[in-house]
Amino acid sequence: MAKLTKLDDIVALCKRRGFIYQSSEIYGGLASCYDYGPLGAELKRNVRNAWWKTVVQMRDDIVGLDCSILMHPMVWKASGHADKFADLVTVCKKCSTRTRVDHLQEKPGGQQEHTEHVAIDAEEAKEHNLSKKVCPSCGTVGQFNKPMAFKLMFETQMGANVDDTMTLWLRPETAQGIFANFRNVLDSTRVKVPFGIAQIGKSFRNEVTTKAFIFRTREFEQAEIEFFCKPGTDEEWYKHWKDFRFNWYLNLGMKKENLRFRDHDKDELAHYAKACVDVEYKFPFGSGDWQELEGIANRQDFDLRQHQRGMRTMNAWYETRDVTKLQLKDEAEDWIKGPLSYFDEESKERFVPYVIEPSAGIDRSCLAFLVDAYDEDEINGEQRNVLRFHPSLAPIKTGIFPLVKKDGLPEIARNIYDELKGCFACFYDEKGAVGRRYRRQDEAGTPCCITVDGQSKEDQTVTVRDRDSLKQDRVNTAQLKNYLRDKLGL
RNA sequence: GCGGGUGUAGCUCAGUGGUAGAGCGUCACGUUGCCAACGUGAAUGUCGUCGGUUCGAGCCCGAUCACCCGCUCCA
Repeated sequence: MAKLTKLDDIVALCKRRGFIYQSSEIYGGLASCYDYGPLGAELKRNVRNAWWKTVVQMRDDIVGLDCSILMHPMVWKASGHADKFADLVTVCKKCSTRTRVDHLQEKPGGQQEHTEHVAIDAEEAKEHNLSKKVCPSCGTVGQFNKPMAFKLMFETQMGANVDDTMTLWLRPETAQGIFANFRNVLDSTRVKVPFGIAQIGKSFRNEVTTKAFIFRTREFEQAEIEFFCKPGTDEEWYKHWKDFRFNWYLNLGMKKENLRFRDHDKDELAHYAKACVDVEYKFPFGSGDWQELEGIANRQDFDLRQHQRGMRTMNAWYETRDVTKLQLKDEAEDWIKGPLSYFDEESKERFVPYVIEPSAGIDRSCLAFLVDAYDEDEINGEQRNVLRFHPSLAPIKTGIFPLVKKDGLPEIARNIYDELKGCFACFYDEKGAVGRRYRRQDEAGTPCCITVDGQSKEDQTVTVRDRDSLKQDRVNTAQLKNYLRDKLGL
């Protein structure tokens, strides 16, 4: 089976076939940034489309959304990112290794200090006793500089004049755009709880460490759903989404033995999460192999209630226009009737919905699909590289070839190509031996290839060769479109 | 960020101070009637980048950038 055992093999394959290149390569590259080449762009779009089709188009309880990346700073104040989305790090005086404070331990596997995503200003000011902590790199005890906050959001400026420029952040997650539009969607679409809002888009996090190819990058693409439901039904929906999302990967051909769930421990959960599970894929690289593709969390009513607090804080915002200088107002006593609450006509109850959040990484999924599809086999003693993509993910759906470049075969093949390219991503090729053309398409993951031969001139049939079985069917050209639709399930 | 490793043609890599190489791939022409065939020919290099040593640097030295492995982390 697949012999991609090292990340290097995957990187080489991606580059060789035009799936993924390093960003700005002609200038020596830019750390943690990657570009999708011709085949990669198709694959990525197919992954996006497959997700959208499954969670939006095929469901009647989810609607789509496409928010701007730049949002009002108060969004990040209310969500907690502005104050808490940072890691407290310290530097060892001996070996200058940088370590997160909450990862430092005292001698015998001792207690850890939990400082992840805490109020950074307060934490930074606070006295941290690191005198007994051990540097994980050199083993020196208690020799650390004062902890510093490492902020994970990218800053940028908006506005033409220095006077009225405003500091904004590039969104670190797409989810907040959904919460911020919860009211809009309710008021404009006739949706009723339970329902969800789905979005695909870029997010940005200035990670301390990147590495591992496109697995962790500072710019990445998320596919997120916020599914709003009535408190008390949340556990049921959590389970629903867990299964639903796991099956999505399986239905797109991912091998079951390479997928698993990993439940978060209680102490691993964010304070607002009631439960969280990761869908993990067994990548052939890195430590521990299993790496997260998607997280599914029960966030309860935390986010909507936070934004209700944010909306109450706007007077303070107008005074300073600086979220670092203001405090979020306390919750109203009747927060349950607040602007982001929902009135259920059936039960005549008003409540702030609970939220189940399935949050997937598009880039990670692309990589997993790519790795999972890769295979090497043997045909008549010759080795073959093949990507066994599910037809809906395959960058090219069919290759169209004249068997030889003469006797009018190219003209017939061209006509077929022109006929089909409006329906499927096709690739026309008339150069060299047909066997070579088949193999090239195998390596791109094309599920089938159409070949025009001498018989085609007599009876208007062509052969359709299957990528995996190598078997050929003879199909009348008039039936070709339907045949392919059927075969590819498109 | 730390430790270790790597960087030469599109890819895989050889090249240990004296003219920049191979295999595969790509392209052209011929041949070829179903699975990487064959023949002939061709194109392709800031030797990651910048600086230093030297008569001379892909090779030695320094810095820097990027990637990989480990520590770590997460969508």
